[in-house]
Amino acid sequence: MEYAFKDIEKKWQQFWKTHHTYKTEEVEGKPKYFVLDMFPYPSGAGLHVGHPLGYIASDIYSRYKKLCGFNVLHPMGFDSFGLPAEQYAIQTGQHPTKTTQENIARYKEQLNKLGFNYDWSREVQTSDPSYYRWTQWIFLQLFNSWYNPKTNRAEPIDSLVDQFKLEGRSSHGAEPLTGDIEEEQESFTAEDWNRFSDSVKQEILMPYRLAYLGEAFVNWCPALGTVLANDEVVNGYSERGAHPVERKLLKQWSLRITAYAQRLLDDLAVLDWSESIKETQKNWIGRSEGASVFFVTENGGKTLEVFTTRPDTIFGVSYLAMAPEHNLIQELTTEAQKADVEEYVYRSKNRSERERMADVSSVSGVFTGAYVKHPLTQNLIPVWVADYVLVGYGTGVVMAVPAHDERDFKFATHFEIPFLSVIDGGSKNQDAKLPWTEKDGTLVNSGPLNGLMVKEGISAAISLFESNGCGKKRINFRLRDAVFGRQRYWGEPIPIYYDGSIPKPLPVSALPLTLPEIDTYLPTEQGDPPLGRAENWKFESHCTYELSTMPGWAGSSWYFIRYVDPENKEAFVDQEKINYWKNVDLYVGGAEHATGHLLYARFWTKFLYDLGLIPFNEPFEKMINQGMILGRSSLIHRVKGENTFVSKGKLEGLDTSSMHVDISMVNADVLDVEAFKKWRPEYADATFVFEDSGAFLCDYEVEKMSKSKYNVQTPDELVERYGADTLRMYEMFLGPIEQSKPWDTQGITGVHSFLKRFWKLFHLSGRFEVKEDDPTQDNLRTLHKTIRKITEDFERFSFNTGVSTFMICVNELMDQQCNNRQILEPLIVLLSPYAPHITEELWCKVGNPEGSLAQTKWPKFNPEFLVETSHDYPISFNGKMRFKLKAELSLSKEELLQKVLAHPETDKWLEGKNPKNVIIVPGKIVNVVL
RNA sequence: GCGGAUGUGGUGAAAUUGGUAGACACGCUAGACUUAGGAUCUAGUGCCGAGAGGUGUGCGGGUUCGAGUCCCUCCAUCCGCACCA
Repeated sequence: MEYAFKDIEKKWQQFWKTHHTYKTEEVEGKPKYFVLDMFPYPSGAGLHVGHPLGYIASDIYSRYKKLCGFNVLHPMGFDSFGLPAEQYAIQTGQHPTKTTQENIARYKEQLNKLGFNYDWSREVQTSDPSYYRWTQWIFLQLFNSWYNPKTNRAEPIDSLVDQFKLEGRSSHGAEPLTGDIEEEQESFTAEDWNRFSDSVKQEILMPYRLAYLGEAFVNWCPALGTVLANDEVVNGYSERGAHPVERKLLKQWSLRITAYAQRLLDDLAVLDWSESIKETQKNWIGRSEGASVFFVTENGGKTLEVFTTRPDTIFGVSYLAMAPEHNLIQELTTEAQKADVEEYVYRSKNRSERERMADVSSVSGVFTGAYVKHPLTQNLIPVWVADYVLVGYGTGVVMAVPAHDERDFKFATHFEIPFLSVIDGGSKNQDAKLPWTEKDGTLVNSGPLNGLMVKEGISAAISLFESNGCGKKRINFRLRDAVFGRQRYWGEPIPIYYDGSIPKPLPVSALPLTLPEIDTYLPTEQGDPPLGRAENWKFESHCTYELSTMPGWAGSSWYFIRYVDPENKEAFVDQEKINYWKNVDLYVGGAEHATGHLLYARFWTKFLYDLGLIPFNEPFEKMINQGMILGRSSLIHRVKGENTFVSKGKLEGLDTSSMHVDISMVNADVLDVEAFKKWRPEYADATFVFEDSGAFLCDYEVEKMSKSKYNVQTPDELVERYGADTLRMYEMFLGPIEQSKPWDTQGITGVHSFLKRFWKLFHLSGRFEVKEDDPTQDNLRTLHKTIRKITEDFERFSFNTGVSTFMICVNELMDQQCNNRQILEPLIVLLSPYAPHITEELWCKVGNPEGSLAQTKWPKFNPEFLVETSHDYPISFNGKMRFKLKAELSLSKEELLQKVLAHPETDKWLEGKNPKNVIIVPGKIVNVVL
């Protein structure tokens, strides 16, 4: 009887749907397990074989956890706001909702064909107003909160207002604004506060809010007509579309993720994530310890704050350098230098980011004519503008110590600025040329710091600054606040309206603020975002709304929470439900979101936790990053300048070039020449040089899947040909889940014939039959060996060895001609996470109620069946295995030794010598040392 | 430059605690069957060698009775960050 996978898979997919087999509900007292797949963006191209790799793994794992008695939450949904749908809308005039819905339908169809056990009743879509209402609600919570550095958590802004009412604000720097660049804040008393008008109060509060409107240098992408967050810019180009990006000073909505920098860094330690992602996040957060030093201008008018990690070198400062974008440059520059400075600033600002980065070696800068006083010696120090100083890091001003910094050294040498060495590197420094950049040596030429080692010098310098009031210890982060406004249409409207010029939050009762209909999805003539086109789109019919929308990562920062309670109309999530499901136990997805989504989701989680809205502080406990599946392209060789194609083996002596051909015309590297001739008209009368065998062989190359390389393999055609169970197992069989690997369909037949053999075990006589007799010891050993191994492989997420184990098991049972119910029934359960359709079918056939497989229990491993009484000892001489010797495990070491020495092969390998030593590891090996 | 990951047959890979390297599968070779299917079954297949045997996990060294696995040096590939003060 044939393994009719098509009928079987169709039947069970239909069954699961109509019987809601995978619907999940909270069950008091039953342990929960939350498995999450990364939120897909439903692109128009549909899925290729690389996408489902992670989905298959998480599906297999959640089915396993269910069988182990866990209440498993395994939802799916769509991150449906985003640029491609909007770009398509601009081109075609179609509303993005329409294309988005079509794409989602296609995705769901493809996913369902693979037999995933998603609870679709929990599906969420970020572009659905019933969802983004709560994204907007969270934005309002951010707007209405500040980060209290004393309690080290977010609090309602009211607690800050109360503080101002009682104490006013003292003026020591900008303590409350944690993380990002600190700005001098003016002091006021409690009385002042109470006298301030609403607009003044709002202006004071704005920079404290975790969602705030502030002026900052942002990444402006003219081609996309919007600002972008740092993680959306790669090497000066937009991540989506690869358009150039420039820095621009703009008023923008931002989220104060920097307030969480330290916690985001610290809590990485407890996460079960890959080292590389943790490392990437650490780099991105970029914590460095050092000091702020204040340099006052010659005339005492202005203070420049500098961040340094080497306060010990303070006596070696020979100039200050400011970023060309720094806003004090104009004020500092003297008349005489004005023209030069303006020219330089203009030039650097107009150099693209990319140019500036590519050109690291050349030195450029200009003197402002201004001097600042050294805070300790009062010596005058020149202030320069230099484009090696970045406006986005630290304060945008550097204290240059040429003797002990590579870049400062280059700069000072180039402009002939005199400098002083303040560290004696000791013997190591004897022949070493400057700069001496090691954090090692003794301080010299440094007044009170003389004689200290670098490490001591750092803390001594900080104490010195603090007692002189010219500096303080400071921890600096590379992480910047996240720009949150996008001048685009297809995103969540930001729930803010303007009362005159004061931005105010919408009342919760006004949510959701839905996207208005507009005539075309382009900016207005005045340069306003597309939402500016909406007619009569006003709050309470007279206040204008904010025209920016939220970025793509807004909805994906909390979607996992909504899965817990997707229909809730009263709250973003029900407290009881979130207390039951808590955070995600296993998150499966690509590693490409390390600095974007994964950081933002952690940030929002910590924020919601601070407000007491969720009971956990990290969203994703364990994460697995599936590797990329690479395409296997087929290439054929063509004689240069001729319409002649040459098979791989006949290339010698010919001048050829290679070209990609569509992989659908190639099977096992053999080209279907007739299909190729029909591919393009110009190939119809081409000549071909074949192998002697008569076949035409192609070359291959492993590279990313892409349309232009004709190497895209969709799951659909493989499901059609081999079935979903085969595809699921084959994708797992390819190798470890985290590894990137080439896609090669040749191997899929091995997995497919495994499933056929498995099916055949139940049809040994040609028709369905399972025996009720007692199984043999061999049968039982095979089964229990398999139970143990499969269970172990699950625990370490080793799905490829899992598939091998099933193959070995079926090979053995086939040899044993075993079709006993007591063996096959547990085997069905073991295989069911991997191949859910064939196992449902067989589960029924052996006499179980339809659909009860999902309710059954994971088979129990019984070690008794694996007890061995003898062992086939490998006998090694000097570590090399020479022969095997079967021996009873009950033998003592001494008896075993005698047995080895008595063995005829032993003499040959002893070569007449006496063994120096014999290592005997009972149950493992014997090693004779000569 | 800094950090991370990975290097094992013709190919994808396995070896979980230092104990028989290459399981399992593809491919290939030979054979069987046949209603010729992209089917099924049997045997073989790391490399060198006729064989005995030698040799073999990126290179070189070390620890050990024993190293793919532990330590050191170097090399290659991929990924992240990068004028970060």
